[in-house]
Amino acid sequence: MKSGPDIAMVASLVGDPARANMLTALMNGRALTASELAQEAGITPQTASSHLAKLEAGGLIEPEKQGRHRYYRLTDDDVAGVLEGLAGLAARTGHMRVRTGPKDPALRRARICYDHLAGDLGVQMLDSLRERHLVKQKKQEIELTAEGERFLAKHLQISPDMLAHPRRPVCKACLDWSERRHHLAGTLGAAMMQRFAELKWAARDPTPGSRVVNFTRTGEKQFAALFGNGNR
Amino acid sequence: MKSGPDIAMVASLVGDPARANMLTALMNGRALTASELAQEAGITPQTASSHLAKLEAGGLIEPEKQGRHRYYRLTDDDVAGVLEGLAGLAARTGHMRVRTGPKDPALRRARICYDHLAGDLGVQMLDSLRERHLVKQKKQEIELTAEGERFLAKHLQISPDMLAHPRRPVCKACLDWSERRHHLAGTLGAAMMQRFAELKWAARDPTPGSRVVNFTRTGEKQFAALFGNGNR
DNA sequence: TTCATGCTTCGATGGTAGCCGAAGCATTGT
DNA sequence: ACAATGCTTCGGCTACCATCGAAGCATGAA
Repeated sequence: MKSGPDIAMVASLVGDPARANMLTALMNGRALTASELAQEAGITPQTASSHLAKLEAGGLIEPEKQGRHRYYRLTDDDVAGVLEGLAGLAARTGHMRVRTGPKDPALRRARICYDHLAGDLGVQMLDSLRERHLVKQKKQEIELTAEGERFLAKHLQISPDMLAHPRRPVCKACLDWSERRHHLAGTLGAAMMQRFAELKWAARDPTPGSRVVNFTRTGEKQFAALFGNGNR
Repeated sequence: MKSGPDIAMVASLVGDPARANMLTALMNGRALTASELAQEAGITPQTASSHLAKLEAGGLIEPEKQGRHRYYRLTDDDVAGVLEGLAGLAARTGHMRVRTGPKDPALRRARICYDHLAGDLGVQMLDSLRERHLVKQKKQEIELTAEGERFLAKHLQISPDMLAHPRRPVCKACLDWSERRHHLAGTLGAAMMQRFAELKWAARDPTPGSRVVNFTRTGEKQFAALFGNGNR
């Protein structure tokens, strides 16, 4: 008797308060771990696991494994758009919910992730590379373009043959824990970080065990000139 | 800990299959009675009543009383937009649902509603008047403009003083059961129907009890010339 | 290897909400 | 005034599903 998309199926996924809280937490575009989402929703990890499995089956979120963590993000901005729409409908009948912020701003701004740059600046760099078509990203896969090679040679004196490695990719997307978006890993990510250090643009914080990366004044300027918002 | 719109509240409304079927049935912009919606959802009237009350409380639908019927429509196209979005999300994960049509085409085309014209032509007439700014409609309220008065005097020899009545409005929106959209009621609606009969444009079907209105060939032409799609 | 952490599966429980029968109001027609 | 229709309210039943404790895997660290 009926045909057409089954909206009840997907709406009921959003209809549960716990799942709705998770989805709302993911609305900023960042990825969150299962535990974080559980906390966000105020439920135990096992319950959260069940919810996350359903959301994934419904195509609303996508998982990304990272070590023993499992990061989840909204599948795409179509999903975000629908959630936004639902929020709009809810708002006008008068039903409301903000988030709080963490700590250590320096660490969130720039830090070492193994051997490459992470944090706000790391994410910003990859964003810039991607939007200027110096790299092409499909999901997890990142590839350096011909323009990208020229750019690296010209501005950072990095040549393709410096990046070759038997068991490590040149480019790789790495999920950033503070920004919860991707930054650039792989041999290129490492080479660029190394170059930043050689050029005295940035240096790892001397405090033992610290992962903070401190940019110099000139380094900050140069970095912004190459990867700042102005170039986007 | 949380603030912002409570999307779960509204999503759960759509999340129930019965309610989702009702909402989907309303997606074509028409209004449907409670019983029809019950049938559409495959549930009894009492259950439907409960669902409709919830949808109304959630601001997704709005009722309109018409005699002993109670017509429901979607509140606005924001609601329709969100439903559309949900359908999009559902479609791409592969979950599907069409509607069937009723009977008696003559009755659906033109009929008497108390003393004024209803059916396809009735709705078409009000649409035309509204779009040419001969009347102004806000929700249920309809008002005749100065242009409208000139139009009526010129083409139908109807003057404002003919329309005055102590206990009845000049213009009124009346919900059409076949088109499920508004047609024109009130003293103006009655006067226009009367004029159509006097001009031999149309006459009530002679069959006892029939509400069908038959248009003559010339009447059809004249009507189309005044209120046809060409004027929109 | 052993331990710790993060996540998932299983099983049992409980609350919630959809559902319908019966009865009650409202409106219309005769 | 009476009957018929359309809708709503009430009460009780049932089924589903969110929730959590406990145990099982997987990954990474020591």
